[in-house]
Amino acid sequence: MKIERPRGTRDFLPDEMERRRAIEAVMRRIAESYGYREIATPTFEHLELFTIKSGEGIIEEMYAFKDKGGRDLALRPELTAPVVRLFVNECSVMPKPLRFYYFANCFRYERPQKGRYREFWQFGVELIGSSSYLADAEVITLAYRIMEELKLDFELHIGHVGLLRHLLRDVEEEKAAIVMRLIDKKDVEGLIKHLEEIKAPQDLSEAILSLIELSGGRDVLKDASELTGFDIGHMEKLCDVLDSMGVEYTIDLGIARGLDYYTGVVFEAYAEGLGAQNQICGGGSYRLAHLFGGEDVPSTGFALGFDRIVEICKLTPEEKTVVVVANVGLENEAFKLADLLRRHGICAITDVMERSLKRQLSFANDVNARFAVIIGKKEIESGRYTVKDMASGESLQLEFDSLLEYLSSNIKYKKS
RNA sequence: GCCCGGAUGGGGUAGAGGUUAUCCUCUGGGACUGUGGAUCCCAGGAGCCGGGUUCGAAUCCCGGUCCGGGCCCCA
Repeated sequence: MKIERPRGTRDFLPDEMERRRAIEAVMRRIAESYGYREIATPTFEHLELFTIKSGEGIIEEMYAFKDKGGRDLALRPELTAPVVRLFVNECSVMPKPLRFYYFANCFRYERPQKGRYREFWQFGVELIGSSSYLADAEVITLAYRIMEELKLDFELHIGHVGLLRHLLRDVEEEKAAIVMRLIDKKDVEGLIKHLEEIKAPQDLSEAILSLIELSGGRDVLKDASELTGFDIGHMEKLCDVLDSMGVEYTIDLGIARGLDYYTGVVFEAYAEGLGAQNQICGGGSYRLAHLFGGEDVPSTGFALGFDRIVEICKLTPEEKTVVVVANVGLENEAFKLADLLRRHGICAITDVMERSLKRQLSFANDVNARFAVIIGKKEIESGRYTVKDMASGESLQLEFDSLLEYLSSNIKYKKS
């Protein structure tokens, strides 16, 4: 019986991997240009890391298990909590701010559908140590530049959960969390019902319902301020920076985020063409470190839904140039020549099927080789290799140095 | 966890309760041991799994698995 892939997982063939790597390279390049450096955390962690403050929704959707020592573990469902744990464990005395980025697979036990898999990849950054509007500005700009560079058709929404939390300051934490959850779901009916159930004062309910409707240009901030009495200076300054950087956005005070740990500015980006799963980026500022035994350090970050972005990104990687070294009864010589070419940065393929020259050239054609170098008795005797341009069909006789120069000048090097 | 629709060689498909399951593509070899893309020949390879109905099931029924879409949820 054939063994199938587990549900919600995927295999990636070379063409797709090249696309994925090209997109990943753009993300890395831009993050690194902002001074962010890569980190990695374990694929599994103690279950507790994710249950402390990630919200109740997360628990049912995790790949959780007991190891042979009876420990409760879970495959990471996201990376913010692991990164903060790493920070608390290893980096709490490093000079702040810290700029980290990651690219890693995550796991969630959910019903797969378009743009949603049980194993998926996230690219994200965390800027640890600052609560300034400048931290929000940097992180949002970084996310924006990546999506822009990838030529995505997206819409960026920015909000601030501080306003909602301010309104809900006298409501019990558990009840407030449910309110936030309903707002995140955009379930207004459910929200009204819940507000009635918890006997929220009339003016509070009205303020919440009006606030989450506020969406548009930055002028809605003033309305929000009047509505909540919350100081929106942070948001105003953030908008000033973003405007000056040419970052386009919509202020949306109905963003609540599914995770319970966000405390300040929050943002999301949506794209077309993904069906129900249209969110490609989510982030904001949060305070998590104190929950994992560290100091109370403010942080800001975001995660990009890598697989969703791959699905809609039209970027195509440059094709790698391949040279086939074909031989006529001189396999050994072909191996040696190919080896030399490779040392000079050329991708060279030799026959390993013991095929005829004809078949070797046919294979060169199949793999889209740009050139075929032929090596046989004649070439060894004359000291000149035959090079065939597979597109034109023409061939030349060249000594090794000129061959190298000829190939190099016609080959597009793959940027990495 | 729920709802809808699917599943036939590696990929794309045809058929439909009854001999050896159709075609295209593909893969390996050959015609053709110093020159690829064309053509021809040979070979290879399939009805998701399990149960039921039936003399007989790839086909009908049930359950499961996986895929696509949606709900829920979304970190």
